[in-house]
Amino acid sequence: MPPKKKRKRTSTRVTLEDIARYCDVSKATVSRVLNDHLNEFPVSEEMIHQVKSAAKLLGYRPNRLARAIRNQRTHLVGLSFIHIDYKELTADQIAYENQVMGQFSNVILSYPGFKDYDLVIHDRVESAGTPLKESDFKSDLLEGMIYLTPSDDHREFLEVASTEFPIVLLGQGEDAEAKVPCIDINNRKMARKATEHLIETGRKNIMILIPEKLQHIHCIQDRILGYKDALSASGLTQSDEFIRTTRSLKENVEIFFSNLRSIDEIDAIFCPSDELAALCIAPLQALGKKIPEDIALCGFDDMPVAQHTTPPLTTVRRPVAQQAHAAIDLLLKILNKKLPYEPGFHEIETELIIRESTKAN
Amino acid sequence: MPPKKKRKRTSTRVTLEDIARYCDVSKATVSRVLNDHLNEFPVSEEMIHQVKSAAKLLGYRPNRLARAIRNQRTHLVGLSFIHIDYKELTADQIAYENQVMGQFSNVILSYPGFKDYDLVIHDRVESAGTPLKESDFKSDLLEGMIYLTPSDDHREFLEVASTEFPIVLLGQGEDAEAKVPCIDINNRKMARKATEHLIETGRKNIMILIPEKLQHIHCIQDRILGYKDALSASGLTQSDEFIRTTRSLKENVEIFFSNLRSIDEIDAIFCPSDELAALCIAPLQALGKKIPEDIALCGFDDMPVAQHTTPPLTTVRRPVAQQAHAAIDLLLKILNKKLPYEPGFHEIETELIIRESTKAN
DNA sequence: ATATAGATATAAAACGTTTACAGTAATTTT
DNA sequence: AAAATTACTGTAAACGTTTTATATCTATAT
Repeated sequence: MPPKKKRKRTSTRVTLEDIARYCDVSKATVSRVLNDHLNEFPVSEEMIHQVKSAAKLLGYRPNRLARAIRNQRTHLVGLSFIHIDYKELTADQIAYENQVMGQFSNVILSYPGFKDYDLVIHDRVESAGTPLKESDFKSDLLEGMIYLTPSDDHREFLEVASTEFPIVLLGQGEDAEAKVPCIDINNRKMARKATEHLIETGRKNIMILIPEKLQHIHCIQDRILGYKDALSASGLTQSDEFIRTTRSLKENVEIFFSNLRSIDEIDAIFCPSDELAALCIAPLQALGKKIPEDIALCGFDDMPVAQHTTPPLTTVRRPVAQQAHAAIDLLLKILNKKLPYEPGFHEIETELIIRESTKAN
Repeated sequence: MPPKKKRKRTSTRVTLEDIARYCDVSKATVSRVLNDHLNEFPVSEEMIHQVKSAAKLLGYRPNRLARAIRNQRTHLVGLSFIHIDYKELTADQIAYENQVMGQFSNVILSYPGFKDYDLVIHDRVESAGTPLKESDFKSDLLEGMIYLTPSDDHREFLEVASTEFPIVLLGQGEDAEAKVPCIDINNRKMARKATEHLIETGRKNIMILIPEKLQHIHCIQDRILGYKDALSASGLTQSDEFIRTTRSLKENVEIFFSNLRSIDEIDAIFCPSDELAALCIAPLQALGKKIPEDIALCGFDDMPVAQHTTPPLTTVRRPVAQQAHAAIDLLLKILNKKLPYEPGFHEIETELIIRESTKAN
């Protein structure tokens, strides 16, 4: 036989039911008054007043979870970004990683339409071949997601996940096969432009130096292609000796340059990451190389650091704010059914910013 | 009369009930198998296998909302930080604001014990006298919160909010009246140390230059006190003329210095913020002042930029990683009842980092 | 007198879990 | 052989909402 005994409420919080009991009406009426559904379900003036003041008196606050489970809308949006190799980093290094993600969240949070939402941030610890993780779907917690800097390994995950909820991609580049909408600058075109600028200022032996942990990322791949495009178009010889990789850590960069045999051949370095470019300056100077006289240096992203180095870095501007803005705008429109959820590439225009580090001799 | 008709399910997702029906058992049994409550409620081997494979077959994923509402645990933690004056900032300026918050979130997300939680970030748009906002409580969404850089105006809010859920404070300083636990460096002591260092290197007319938007923040207040402590202890004259405020924007800093009448009197500037200190360099040099020969410059926080300026900045290290680590560790222990929730100040030791910008003549 | 419409209100179903309470059959203990 | 224990399973209550389906009353139109 089933238990017939009514169990007691254990929670102490103020609920709709408390207000209903207090006013001697039903929960339905209370809900309608408090949600202003009075057009469809008229309620008498007197009742409205009574319910509202009871709510205030009792200190009622709606429970978002209950609301979410009933309405199938959590008003939570995810921001996912890449994070690699925790185990090999010190806590301090972790802290100063991934500045970009903070920049994005600043913009998203300040976006007026976002005021009804909250942002859940999520870092993906990735390595090549990481299988889909169940938790990546966040188990119905999120209504949608902004996904930063995917690598090629994510294609499968993104395809599956994007059937569950809308995902807006940033840093995928123009990818014909992508199943999700993407917002980005044209990395390949701009990397080509940057390299061409180096060529125009008289450099002929241009190395590209890639941050190791980002080498699999889509946008970095595109930047490498842009570099190659420029060399081919100018008829300059390409050599694998000039396509190199290092970790974005002070020690590693120092070691890299002190071991670099071709150091005296090269007259320019294109670093598709300002952070790495900034780290190159000191080791190069320590080897007696003047920037830009002996070796020109060009970064990418126009991070704050690019203005503060000596000499300041030539770089390609990545309009973070504009990109984040476009991304959250698109996602919110999709969530609110103002726009369909469909793949497509939304290009953001940008520019090469020429500073001292590539000045012609 | 009430409606007696059984309504149809509208949702299409796979639930416990689906598995139960598939295996011809009760939801209770399914739940027990999937949550490994098999010690208290033994289930036959055969059934366990059946349920588990059905779950996999049907593609079941537990719904966190339902779980949360039932268990009264959301596994969501908030990170709240200050953000001021949106309306007066461009989108780009917003993006580059508040780097600290990104640093904290990096550390929190990488904290091993945090893997079962998610992080909701929340920026408080504040001005003096902002009343408590209901949304600040996040309506039962959060289990606890880490609250960065409160100003004095928050005392009331924090006292109310902290009765609802645990809050760990960062940047409050050692505040006897605080009702919530706080983790911080000793801002006053370290600001004094920094100022004393300037005095020891022969500087006598030391200005303190405060970032306008942070002037109400607790830790900045403490740093000002530390500056005054040092002056008093050394018998140097204090003048309001030497306690100045400016906005942390390039243009504002330029204007500030070009209007500064006492520019030729001062021989040192203490900026209790590296970001502002970095912005001072160019305008000072433009006025023909050499750093550190004519004017010594000292920052605070040891942000990444402090190493990249020319000359590199003397500053007080704020061990972000250590602080964030301590904060999330404490909060998680409180949430899991390993530690009581009680006020208290947890001091983090730190050090003065001497670089070129304050070298003695 | 009898539909028709509008205003006001309610009971209970759903959302998807977990668990308190209950039961039954097989096995062991007394 | 009765009693107690063990092994397994089930029912429905609870979490706090929103909404569907229904009901009642009053006023107006046929």
